[in-house]
Amino acid sequence: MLSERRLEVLRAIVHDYVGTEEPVGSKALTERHHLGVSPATVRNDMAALEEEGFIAQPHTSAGRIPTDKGYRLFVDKLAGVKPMTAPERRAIQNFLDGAVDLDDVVGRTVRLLAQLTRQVAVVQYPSLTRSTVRHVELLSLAPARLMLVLITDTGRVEQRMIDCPAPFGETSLADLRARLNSRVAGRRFTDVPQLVQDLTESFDKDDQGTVATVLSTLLETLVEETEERLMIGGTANLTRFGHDFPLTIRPVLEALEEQVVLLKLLGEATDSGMTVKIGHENAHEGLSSTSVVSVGYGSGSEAVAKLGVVGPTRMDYPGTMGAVRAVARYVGQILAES
Amino acid sequence: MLSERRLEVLRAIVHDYVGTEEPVGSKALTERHHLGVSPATVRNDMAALEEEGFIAQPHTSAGRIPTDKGYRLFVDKLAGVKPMTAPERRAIQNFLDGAVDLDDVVGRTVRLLAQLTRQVAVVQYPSLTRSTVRHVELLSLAPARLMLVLITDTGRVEQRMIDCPAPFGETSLADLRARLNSRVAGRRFTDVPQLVQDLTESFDKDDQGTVATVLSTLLETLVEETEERLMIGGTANLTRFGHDFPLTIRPVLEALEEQVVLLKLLGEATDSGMTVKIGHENAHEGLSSTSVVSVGYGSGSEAVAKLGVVGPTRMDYPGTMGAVRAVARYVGQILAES
DNA sequence: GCTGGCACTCGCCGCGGGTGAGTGCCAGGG
DNA sequence: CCCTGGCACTCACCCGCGGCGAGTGCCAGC
Repeated sequence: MLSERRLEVLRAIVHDYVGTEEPVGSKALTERHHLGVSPATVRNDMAALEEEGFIAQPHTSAGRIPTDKGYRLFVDKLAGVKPMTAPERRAIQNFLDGAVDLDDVVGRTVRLLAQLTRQVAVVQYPSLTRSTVRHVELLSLAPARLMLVLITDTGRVEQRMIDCPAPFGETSLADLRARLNSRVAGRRFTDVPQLVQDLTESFDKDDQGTVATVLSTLLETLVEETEERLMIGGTANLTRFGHDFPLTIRPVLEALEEQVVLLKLLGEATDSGMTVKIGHENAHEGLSSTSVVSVGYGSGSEAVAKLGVVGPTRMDYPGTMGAVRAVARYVGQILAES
Repeated sequence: MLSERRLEVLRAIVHDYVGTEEPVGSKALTERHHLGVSPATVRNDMAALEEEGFIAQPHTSAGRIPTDKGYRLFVDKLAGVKPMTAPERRAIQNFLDGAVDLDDVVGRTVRLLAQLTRQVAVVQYPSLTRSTVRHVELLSLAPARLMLVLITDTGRVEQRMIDCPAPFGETSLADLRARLNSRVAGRRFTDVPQLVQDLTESFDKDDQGTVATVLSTLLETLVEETEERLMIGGTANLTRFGHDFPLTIRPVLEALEEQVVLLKLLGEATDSGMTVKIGHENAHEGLSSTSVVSVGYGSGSEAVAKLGVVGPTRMDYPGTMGAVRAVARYVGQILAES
């Protein structure tokens, strides 16, 4: 096991490297942090830390930089979450409070998070999986053409066009609308299939085809929309990545455009609490030099979606984690209110 | 006026520079293009072109590169639009045909355009300004809470929550819904304010407050949604920008995140036909080393929105213009069908 | 187990010469 | 009058070199 001081040395190395972006040597360390020991001692500690794989030297006779494993230890054992200051918290709230609809909430959240962390922000739209149906509406656009509108408790609205196999009267429509809503309103998405199972049979033979089409479209929408959408922002911050960056930045931009990749990325985060994925811990290889800090957020006690930031492994973990947590909390509040 | 051959020299310079990304000299030019004259002659022509500001040398005793003015002349006089090949056209159509809804159409268009041009693609959602109302729906969510859903002929759906000043009965609701639709369905957005002007008065005193609220929300939505949304993609292509790129890429990424900037950018394009903005011709200074090729597209004969690509001034203009035009054409078709 | 001392490594920086692509100019020829 | 070949000149780029200094590992001593 590593001694207390060696952990302290690791912490100091991470701190300095994050700040300066340059390999940090033993002398500089003792000067900037009052460790109470000489450079030579620190050198021994560094040798030990390197032996264990927590730090590495880019080339012989250079300072050390933390490895992914080193950051992992730092995040798990050495770093706390730096809480936001009161003014910062107020600013967050003010910024989010003006939002007028869901798109706006998500948009503001992305911008805010990108600005606070100076990194790339990713915000998932509130998931439909755990959501409930607020209302289902059916509109007749033409004799044999309907529009299905699905409204969720998170304020999301989805619509689908439906071409009916046969004309469908206004009374039948009103009937279907009423029955559908009495069954599914307020219920969870996952329960809907069961709830509407036998609805078709109770209609006139003439209308059964249309009813079946409507129902299957509804179920389809539920499934389709469980594949989440998301919004990203702050990509300009990628330019602060490092010196070597054409090589670094390209795969990251590519990964960010693959919504599937990002969703998986966020999806891997544990449901509650914050998740930090460091470097190669990320499944996607384009992101092997980035870290992802993510957390769930939600309107109630349950998380309905996730948000997070993507930045270089060399990032200010405590600060980033603090910002992510604070933003998630306030977004949750906003959603709960609306 | 510039002689025919000098224009040919300029064309050759643009062609080679776009291909190689390196200043092009007189000898190389005569070798690659059979101009029928010697390097010395070309040098004289080059001197003249430089005199007029169409080309420049990065430093003495280096080859020439085109200036913005040079590209402008090239685009206006020397370059045609390179039409897509038949297989390419088929691929475009196939790629777009599978789209299920408006978001999907726009999403696919962005990806397609980015891939075809290997540059950053920007697609504006079909504008509501020129659109007509297909249907307005009112749903009662709670005794004093309504939801307004607006459906446009381009398949876009917008919703707004409305808190009523007083409870509003189902019959009144149905009444309002019917009267509203009979007045505005099929009409242009711009005509709506006039059409609903006197609607409030025809209702019971008790309901007038709510009706007024609904109407003002509707008008608000029309106005708000005239501010367009857009989608961008292919940002990873920015890495192919050039060598010096931390400096170049950063302001571009920033500009791309400012939707307002992009909208203005596309907005400046003339209504019909293709617009090419080169380098400093772009109002936004972050984009002073990029060119924007944009064109309107629409479901009918009228353009309802715009799309385009953003790339380095050193781009393949004929090819890019061809791709942009082709994609716009097909998107228009798709929208017209749905 | 910490410390100071010491020899060593090696990336970074600035210097200097050689190379070659490219230029401008000029005199001569169709 | 315009094009051409020739010629001297410029200057960015490449490469090798040596000095510098931060940083290291090791070791003997307290």
